[in-house]
Amino acid sequence: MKNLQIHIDISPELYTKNPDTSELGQRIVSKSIELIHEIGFEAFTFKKLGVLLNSPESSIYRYFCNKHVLLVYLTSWYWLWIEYRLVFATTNIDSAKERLTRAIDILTEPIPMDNSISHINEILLSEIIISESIKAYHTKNVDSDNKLGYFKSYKSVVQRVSNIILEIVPDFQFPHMLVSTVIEGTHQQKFFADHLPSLTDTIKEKNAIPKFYRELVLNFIK
Amino acid sequence: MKNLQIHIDISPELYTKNPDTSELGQRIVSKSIELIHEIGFEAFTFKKLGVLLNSPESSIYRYFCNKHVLLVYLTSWYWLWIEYRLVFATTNIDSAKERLTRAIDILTEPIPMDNSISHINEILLSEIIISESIKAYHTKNVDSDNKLGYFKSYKSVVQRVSNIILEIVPDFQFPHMLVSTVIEGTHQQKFFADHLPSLTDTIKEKNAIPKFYRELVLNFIK
Amino acid sequence: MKNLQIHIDISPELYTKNPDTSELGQRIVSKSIELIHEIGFEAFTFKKLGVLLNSPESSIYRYFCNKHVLLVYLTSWYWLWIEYRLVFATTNIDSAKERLTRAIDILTEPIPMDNSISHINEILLSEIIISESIKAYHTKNVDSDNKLGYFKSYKSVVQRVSNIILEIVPDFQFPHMLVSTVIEGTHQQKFFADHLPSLTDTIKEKNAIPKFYRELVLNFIK
Amino acid sequence: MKNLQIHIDISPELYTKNPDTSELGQRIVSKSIELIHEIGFEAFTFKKLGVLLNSPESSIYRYFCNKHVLLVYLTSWYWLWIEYRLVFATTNIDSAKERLTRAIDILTEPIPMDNSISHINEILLSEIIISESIKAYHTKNVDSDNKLGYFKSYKSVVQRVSNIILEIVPDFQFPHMLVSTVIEGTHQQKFFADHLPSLTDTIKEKNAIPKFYRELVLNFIK
DNA sequence: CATGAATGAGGCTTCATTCAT
DNA sequence: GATGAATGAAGCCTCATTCAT
Repeated sequence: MKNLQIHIDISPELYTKNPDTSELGQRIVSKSIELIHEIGFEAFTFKKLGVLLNSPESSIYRYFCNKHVLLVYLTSWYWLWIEYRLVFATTNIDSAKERLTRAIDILTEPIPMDNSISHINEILLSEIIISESIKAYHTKNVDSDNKLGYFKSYKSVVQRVSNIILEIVPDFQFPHMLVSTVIEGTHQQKFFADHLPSLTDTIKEKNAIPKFYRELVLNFIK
Repeated sequence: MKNLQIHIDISPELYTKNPDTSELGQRIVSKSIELIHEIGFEAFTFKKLGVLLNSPESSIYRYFCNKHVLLVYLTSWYWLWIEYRLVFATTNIDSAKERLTRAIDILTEPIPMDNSISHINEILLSEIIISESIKAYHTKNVDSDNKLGYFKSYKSVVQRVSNIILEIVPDFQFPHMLVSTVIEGTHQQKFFADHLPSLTDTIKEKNAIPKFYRELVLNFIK
Repeated sequence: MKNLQIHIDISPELYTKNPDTSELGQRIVSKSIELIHEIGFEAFTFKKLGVLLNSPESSIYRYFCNKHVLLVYLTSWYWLWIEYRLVFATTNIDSAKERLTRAIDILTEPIPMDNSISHINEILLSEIIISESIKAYHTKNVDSDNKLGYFKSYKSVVQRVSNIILEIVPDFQFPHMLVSTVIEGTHQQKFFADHLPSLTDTIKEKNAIPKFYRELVLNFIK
Repeated sequence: MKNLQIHIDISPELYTKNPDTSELGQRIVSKSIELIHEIGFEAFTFKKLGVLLNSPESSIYRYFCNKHVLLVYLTSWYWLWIEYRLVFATTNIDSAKERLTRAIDILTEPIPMDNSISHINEILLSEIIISESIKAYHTKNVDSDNKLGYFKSYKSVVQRVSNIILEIVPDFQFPHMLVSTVIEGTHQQKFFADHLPSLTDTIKEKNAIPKFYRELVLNFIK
């Protein structure tokens, strides 16, 4: 796969100037992941990012109109990447149940180390998604952001997995709820595992989270 | 029940001066709920609360050392209140399964209108919990906050319901994960229902959320 | 008149906290006049004023929510002061014509040196009014500012002089236009005299401006 | 008049590169009028103009070294155009009084709709002159700007009308004051009519402003 | 105990401009 | 001749907090 270039295209609402088109742009994206991961989104500012990049804040504003849009850009990137992996993992598989299992695995298992595209560290990014992505939509502007298409790629992933469920149980009432519960639940359980272990059961078993959600889904739609 | 005074005691780490002991304190709590509900926790400041209360910010600092602690206080109050309702709803019921169903109902159904204690508007508070509580623990200080016991009452609710599950299925591997998935999932599905409906399935049926989580749990532990 | 305390009350819309109630507040007003006079309103910032006062910008914000409101405060002060002088100069004078002449003199003649109230330098202030007051209302927010009563005291001066004119010529069609033309014209002619002398005729005669406007009015209403 | 090309030549101090010599240049002038009219001169920036033109700010800098010079360019254009109309309206008229009346009309009456030269919307431009031109000279740099000849065309209009007055009353003391009072007064009364009506008397009569200033002048020099 | 006054630090953003291509 | 990329400086404002009374 070495020579297979995967390129993730983010929709233009999510940047002022496409960061992919310049070296500075790519460094902004890549370093912002590191910085948000390190200090958290609250404490993250364009000023601090500028220091890290050796560039003034104003240069960052050429690419992203504010830090919130940058976070949405990153989550969007993440979900497009997940969707790419979903498509790749389920293509040419006849059994819908098998496709569903593979999909759940992708949604719940830790990010593999060796899949890196370009300048983006997917491991760090996925940890940001776990702890910060909720801030991308849990705001007073959700509705207008949503209208602008900020969450398209997330919804697309949910829709894709829901469709597999509906192939298996065509009259299932709650496909989207089930998928979004799995996705958001996974994130939170990972966070609980690290910080509030009495809200979870991960100590007993290493791969508890994927196992739990796999069983949860299969028990439900069976 | 008129003469049955329920009093919710918040642990002293969560305030500098107990807001229950003065009129100003109670107004701080009650008006902060209204204000956070209205403008969101991000935009909420002690200055704005002070304007609403006709009191200077400095007076609020006598009660809560910062706005984050105030949010934790509110969530703590909320979970103690939920626990009280859980206890009340499950007491004297022999069947563990029945107790579980009632517990899930309390965790997933909308807040009843007529349960108001004193100066706290539980409806507004529950909406804050849905949209903002995650910010109470999703911070870079979770671990130290956790050590200070900030999340005791939430954990206690999870533990209590987990215990019911373990009564039914003593060797169940994931009681805490299941309960916290239900609780957090409920919050998020409510938020999705209002703002990102394509991530949920609530349009088709009015009481979709309680029904979904009830079935989810019962299918799993059966 | 030494022991006669004149106090000018500015309406509360024009400040966040009344600058008359503290020493810092009075120094803000007094030094802002000096600074605007020196560097012009465009270049004037709360930061620079803070340096002059040895106080941080944030302290100034406690009194005035922005520099525009401060300018409106100053113009309001100026017109209330002019109105006080108008009332004082015309009281107990029977002849309306005589009252009109005195009023025009107050509107057109240079500010006398010896009338200082408290901490405000009226000479400097009047020069600010000449060169900057137009910026107080020539903005995209005139209409909302006007609704908030920002220009009440200016309008009141115009009304008062218009009334004298109507006493003399009851059916005069343009009293307000005439008065506002005199006031604004005076300001501009003073500015032209200093900077664009070919737009005026002040070189030939020292007191050209008052003389010109006195004749202009008397010729018109005669 | 179709084949009569009127061309207004702006003096070279007012541009870096003559905007008349290229399509971009003409679009800069024409769109800047629209944009200043829409958002006001304060809020107007080369960046925003660039967006409107689909050209980078740097391209605008080739023509005008800053937004202030652009405003002076526009006012200069306006006064040359007024002067052209003055000359046209008064040529071949023997009576000085008649010429004066016609001149005052041009200075005070609304811009006719059908006089458009090339790419410039004179209606919008005249509204900019009313509300913003004062900012062209009311700055801390008036004196140096004046030395650079920035206000030549305005002064030339004032001089031309003053000369007519002096033809009628050769020893009149205040011809320039009178003319500049009429011009600036007209602008302000139009502004007051729209925004601060209690400073004017335009509600009573439609054509109050031209009528008022015509009478003002004729009463004075008679 | 409650309050009014004051403040330092820093967030977010825009400006006006330059430079290399 | 036009443009795209980048930038330093500064503006405006709010936050969270402290201190003296």
